[in-house]
Amino acid sequence: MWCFFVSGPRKDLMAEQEEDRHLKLAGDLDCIPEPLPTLRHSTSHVMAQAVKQLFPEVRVAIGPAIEDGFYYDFRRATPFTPEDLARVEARMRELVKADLPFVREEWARAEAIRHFKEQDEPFKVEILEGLDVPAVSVYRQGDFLDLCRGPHVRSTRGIKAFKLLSSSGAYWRGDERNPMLQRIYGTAWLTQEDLDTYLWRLEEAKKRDHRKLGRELDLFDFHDVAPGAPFWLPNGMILVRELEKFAREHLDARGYQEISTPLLIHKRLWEESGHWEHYSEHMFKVEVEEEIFTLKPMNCPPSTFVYRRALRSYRDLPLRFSEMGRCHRNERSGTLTGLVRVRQFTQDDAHIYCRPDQLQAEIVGILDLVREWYKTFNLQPTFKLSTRPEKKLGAEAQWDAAEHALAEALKVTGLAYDLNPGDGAFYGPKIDIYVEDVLGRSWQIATVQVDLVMLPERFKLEYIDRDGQPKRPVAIHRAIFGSYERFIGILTEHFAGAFPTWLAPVQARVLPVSEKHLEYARVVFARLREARIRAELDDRNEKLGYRIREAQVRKVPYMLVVGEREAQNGTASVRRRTGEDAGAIPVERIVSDLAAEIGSRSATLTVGRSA
RNA sequence: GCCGGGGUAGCUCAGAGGCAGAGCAACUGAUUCGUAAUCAGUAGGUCGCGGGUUCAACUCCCGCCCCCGGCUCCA
Repeated sequence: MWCFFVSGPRKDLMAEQEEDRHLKLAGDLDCIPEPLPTLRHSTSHVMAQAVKQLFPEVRVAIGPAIEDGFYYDFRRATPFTPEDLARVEARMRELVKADLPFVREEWARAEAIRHFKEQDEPFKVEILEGLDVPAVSVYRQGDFLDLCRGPHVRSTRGIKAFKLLSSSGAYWRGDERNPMLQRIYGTAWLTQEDLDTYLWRLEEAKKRDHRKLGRELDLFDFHDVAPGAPFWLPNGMILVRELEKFAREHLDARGYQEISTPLLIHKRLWEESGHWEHYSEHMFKVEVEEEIFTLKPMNCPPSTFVYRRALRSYRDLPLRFSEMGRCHRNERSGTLTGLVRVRQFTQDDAHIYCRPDQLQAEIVGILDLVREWYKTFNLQPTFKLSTRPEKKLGAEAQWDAAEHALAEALKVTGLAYDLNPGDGAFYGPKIDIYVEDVLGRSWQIATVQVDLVMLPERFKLEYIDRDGQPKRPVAIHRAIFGSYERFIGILTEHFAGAFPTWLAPVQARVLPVSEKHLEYARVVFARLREARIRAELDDRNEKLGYRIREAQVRKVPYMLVVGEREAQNGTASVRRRTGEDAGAIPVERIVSDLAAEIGSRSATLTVGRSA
């Protein structure tokens, strides 16, 4: 997987693993033998029981516990409607009340196959036929029996706090060539409080949806003439620009050199890199005078031209080329989602070319950046080291050195990390960085990939070493925001649109109490403008309360109310968007406090708090 | 791409084979207001796009586009 910096949220991982376990029945159990997964697993059985009772024509597939809940897949001619779900849930509550014990039985495999054939449950038969074991276990509660390795709660009575959430199509065994089944998702918790908290979180996530906030705050727009590509509105463009400025300041200070490579690239380059063979279906192609060009889907091959332009000495290394690289990937239409899954995006990309002995120090430098940057946004990063996969290129010794460099870099930086053996790219090991947002959702944004072979070998990159001999440099691909689009989507949800002042499209809004105070309001407004503070003057003919509400809804960090008293004293009454009234403060102090808060990129509102 | 649900005013949404609707926003006027919505009036539409059925289509049928929830994909 080359240069693939943008990938989906981690929430799906667990579902996949659960599904795998069910299908392969490779472990000893069907869910983690802890109270919550067990409870959810049992709840899915009860759901299947209820569905079978209400809709006997339905055939059952599988039903694992997943993060935050469970699902069960059914074959049914028509999808489940919300009314169906309500009936199923009501029946489940009856089954819970009935206090049916979960009973485990051991059956011979052949016996199980015969039973499920009799029951006309083809999916169960298919699972059983794929098993290479003499005996299997089944679980029974009341009139429902399912192939399952458990564990389960003692009785349906153990299920208390649950709710069915949605239904949708899902392929049998997750393969799109297989028939589409109907999946019902639900959630289950140990206590009603936990369930309520979870449901609140879902509601909160809806309110924070960046697509909704993007519209409400005039950040960006989408149009059907450009699916998967945002139109940045003035407010949203401020976010882009502030992030770019932030990145450039840090990169300049760390010896990165910014470059920019063409968007439109002849297919020849991708043939050379190998992408044409494996990736061309994702590339947008453009015919120019009978030649095929592509919109670049990644920046790495183009960036090698910058390296190759000159004969490099060991003394030149490391070379750190950063690029705000605009990429296009032809993602399947059904996968596009707001800013977090797009066809056009801008990576905060960089390719570092270094000597093998410099690798560790470079990784340390990148990890420092990651830590520093995410701290600014109050995002908690976690690190995952992925090591050599089975199918790989490059010598063992190179891999040893690279994996060692990554692990040591993590240790030197004092970072805890998880190991993900075998999950590296075929051309080198990598560190993926996940962030958890304020709602506890996990996203993979940053990635640091060591490239031992891809760019260096394919493009025959060289430097002249101390001994006068040409050597291959090591390349590092890295992105920290991942892409500006996705990062802004995540930030929007993380902050619920209430961006720190340095990012806020409008940092302060001046509100004259009435027309009589407009003249002074203009003075205050001009002063803020002069100090390069993004200010607005709300001189509309509306009551103060109306304009306060409006500013509040727009999440403007500071409202500066000016009336008779303020005009006389050269002050403004500061109201924070948190609702706090900071009282009347001299305008000059507001300006200097604001400048300090913006300059330090503080995540908290500090104006009026200084001594 | 697949399954399902949608697309009606800038936004949120109602309507439904026979004159296109509401609230908010916008605009105009009145009001001159002290910390989350002042009052009145005016204007606003290719009912996603294209075809078909019909005396008549926003409404029914067919095709397409886009969005939403999932699935799949994310060498």
